[in-house]
Amino acid sequence: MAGRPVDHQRRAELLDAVVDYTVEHGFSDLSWRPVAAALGVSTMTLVHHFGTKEQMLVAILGRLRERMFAATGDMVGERPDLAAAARAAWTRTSAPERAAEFRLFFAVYGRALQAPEQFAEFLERVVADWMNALRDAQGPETDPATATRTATLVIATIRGLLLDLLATGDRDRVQDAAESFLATLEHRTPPPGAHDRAGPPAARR
Amino acid sequence: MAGRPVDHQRRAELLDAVVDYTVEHGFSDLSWRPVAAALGVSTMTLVHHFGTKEQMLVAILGRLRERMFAATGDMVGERPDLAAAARAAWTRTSAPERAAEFRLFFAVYGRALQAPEQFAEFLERVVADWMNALRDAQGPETDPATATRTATLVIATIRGLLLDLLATGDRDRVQDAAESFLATLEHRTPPPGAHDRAGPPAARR
DNA sequence: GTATTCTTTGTACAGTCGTACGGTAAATGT
DNA sequence: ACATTTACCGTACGACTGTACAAAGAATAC
Repeated sequence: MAGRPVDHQRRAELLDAVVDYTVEHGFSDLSWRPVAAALGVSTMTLVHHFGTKEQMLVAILGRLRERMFAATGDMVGERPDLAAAARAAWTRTSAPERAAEFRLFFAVYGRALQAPEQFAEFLERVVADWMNALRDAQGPETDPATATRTATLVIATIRGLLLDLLATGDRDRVQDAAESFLATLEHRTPPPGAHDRAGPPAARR
Repeated sequence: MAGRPVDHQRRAELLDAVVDYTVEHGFSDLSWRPVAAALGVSTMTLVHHFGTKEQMLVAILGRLRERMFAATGDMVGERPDLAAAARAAWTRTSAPERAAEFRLFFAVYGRALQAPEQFAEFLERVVADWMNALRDAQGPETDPATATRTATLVIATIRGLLLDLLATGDRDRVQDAAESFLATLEHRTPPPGAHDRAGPPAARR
């Protein structure tokens, strides 16, 4: 009754190779034929496994997120406090060997901003994923509004510094600014008038 | 000897119209024919005025920078201190009516990161322009290293917050975080161990 | 063995792309 | 009037795009 079984592993292999290609060769003018040629397969093989080009783009973004979150995101959640989580995030994201991945990340980000309906899932998750991780890192005793505010700032600052680093390559200057920012998280004092109970956290747990 | 004179104004009109179109319709799949159709001119008219497509992209980026700097950059230089300059910059850049321009800005940014040689000028200026303005805003009495560090952080934070705002549209949350950041600039206290002479600046001049 | 389903590939087609070529109308200098 | 240069446009060509169609080889169930 059943013929040849579907080879899910083959698709996963191809997808990983396609993501590799996209990280290296860019995202804006991606097309079937050059990718297929680079992978040493026929164009139609890719079409068979991914359907349409838009479906392949969706698959690429999903796999890319998996990779990047595996390299950075999970590390953040295990940290005892926000300052350590932010430092871990910055260390991971600014590592030179991840530069190509983040160039692709920002290329997708920019394109998503101009085609929101096509990249709706990306736009929904691009902030929310990190937001959850960074709010969790602040523990339940932190005021929710403060936690959200701080998480928003950490995400924004890290991504802004990354944009600078990738554009200028001036690692010394950017790293210096990052250290300054991380220091403000580590020696946190509530601004005048704020009712923020979070002092420098003693290591919980 | 000389025939019909070159109509520079006509080119400027077309360029402005093309930039308008690009801001609205995006940058990734820009091509002669749809633009020409939207402007009500022939494809060859655009080719005649801009040469090749790459030259038109260069012209678009240049005009876009002029526009954005006219709307934000010059305001920053006239401010008496960094906090006021940063607040002015944030107010201008986060204004809803400029959202489309900044979506295009980040789309170009992302693409430039993946084609550095083609967008070399953009990458050189995208940080340096603001950096100069924000260092000037801190006055000559600020330690140069501190001024650079602070300017880097202001640029990064504003752009990171803009990325968040454009992706999520959550203006309340982002504005709250921005206020928190701007407050740290206004009530600046040197972090422990730093030799930073810059207190809250009394209005110079 | 046969039947069935998946994998891979080649070919082909309609569409869009940038732009080279050629020609006409308009504006200048002599 | 004339020559010259620009402004604008239509046509055309080769390259590339996504993908529909068809066919061959491989792996399963019976």
